[in-house]
Amino acid sequence: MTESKKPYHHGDLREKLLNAATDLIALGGIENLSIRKLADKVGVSRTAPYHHFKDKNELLCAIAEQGFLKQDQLVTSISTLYPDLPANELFEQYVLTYIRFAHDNSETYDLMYGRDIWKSGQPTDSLKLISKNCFRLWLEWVEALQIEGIFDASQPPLRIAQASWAALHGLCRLFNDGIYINRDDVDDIAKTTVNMLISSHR
Amino acid sequence: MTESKKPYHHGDLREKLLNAATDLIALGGIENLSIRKLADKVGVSRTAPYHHFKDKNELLCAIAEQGFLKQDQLVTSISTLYPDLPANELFEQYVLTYIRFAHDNSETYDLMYGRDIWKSGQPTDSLKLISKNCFRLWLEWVEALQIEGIFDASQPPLRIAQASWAALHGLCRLFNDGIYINRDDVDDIAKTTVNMLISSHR
DNA sequence: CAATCAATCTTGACAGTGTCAAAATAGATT
DNA sequence: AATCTATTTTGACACTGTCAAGATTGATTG
Repeated sequence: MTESKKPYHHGDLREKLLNAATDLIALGGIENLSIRKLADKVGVSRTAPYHHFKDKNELLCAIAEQGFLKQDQLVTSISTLYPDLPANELFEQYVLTYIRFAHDNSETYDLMYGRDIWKSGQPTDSLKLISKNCFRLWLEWVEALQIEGIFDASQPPLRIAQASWAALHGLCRLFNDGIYINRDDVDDIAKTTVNMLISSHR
Repeated sequence: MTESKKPYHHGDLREKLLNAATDLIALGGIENLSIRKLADKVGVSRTAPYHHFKDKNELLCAIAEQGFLKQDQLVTSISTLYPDLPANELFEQYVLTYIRFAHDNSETYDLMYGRDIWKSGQPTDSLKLISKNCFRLWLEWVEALQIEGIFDASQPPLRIAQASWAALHGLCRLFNDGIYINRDDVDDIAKTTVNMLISSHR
């Protein structure tokens, strides 16, 4: 009654499932998400979700998609948030923001870039598209930073984008999984990473 | 009859389980490893493994331990394999070798540094020890490379070790999971990473 | 307004999972 | 030879993803 489209029985079950699923993994990790628990939480029968997601895999992909949207949003907001910052500091802000996002949404992040979808499962066409766009965004950043002299301009942007993002990603993974990295040290390590990645040394 | 110690009934079940488990994940991924399938493959009942590993978690930790041993072995062999190489090229060899190891044993690698053990499960004390030693080895490498001028000597070795290893690790993860990185481009990206990480530019 | 259709949801079922308890077996120790 | 203890098995339980068949109900058409 309040909103536009109203599916048949339940209301907007698909969205409710998505939200509940995101809550579930945020609380107990990806391995805590089962279709049955999810259905229980929303108040439908165990197989009801199968009319909105073909698979558990498709559900996970949908959650990941939301994550990408959130990340895109956050990342593009940075340059408008700090308009007067010099490029190298802006880049540092970018890195710190990215890491915080990965940590605050660690389970979604694992879904976005983890093996559950990309190796064990199968990424949806829609997910492939959105993640590719997300990378393209990063690539554009890199190109801009090459012009600013932050990154080595003699190497192809794609390579720099891949290598630098891999570095960033590796840091997030280690941090999220609690390997070799202490919580309090993250910002420090991130800054070290930034210093290593940029070509000019002060 | 052939070897030293012979456990009671089966022979050396523990080792056979470990080997079979490693085979299973190498073939079908970690998610393809079930205690029951494993028991079947070795020819014992479903619960027999529980007298050699308290948990599935402990089994996974044991596999990961073997992986660390293998990695240690491989990594320490590099400096003896190329004794006359200049430090920067030695470092590049290190990186390429590491990535190849991670790829050739991708499932074990995921176990060694993945969330299954470190986040979802609980690393064994023994695994924590061996992985810490493995990192210490890397730290020593970094210190040596700082002296050689490959890494920025003004920053603490620990930070450099964490940041550089995170970069390397991130690359391996993306490569293994097939995200953003094409198989044929890996060596190229690896070299770009090396160039970005080392402080002297050519 | 009535009848048909199709989307949605439920119930029942099956094979697979980790793991616990209790019983059976057999090497080691006294 | 008898006891002990490490190993293995059988049976069971709760949980998982997902398929097939039936029930419900909003939308669509005559």
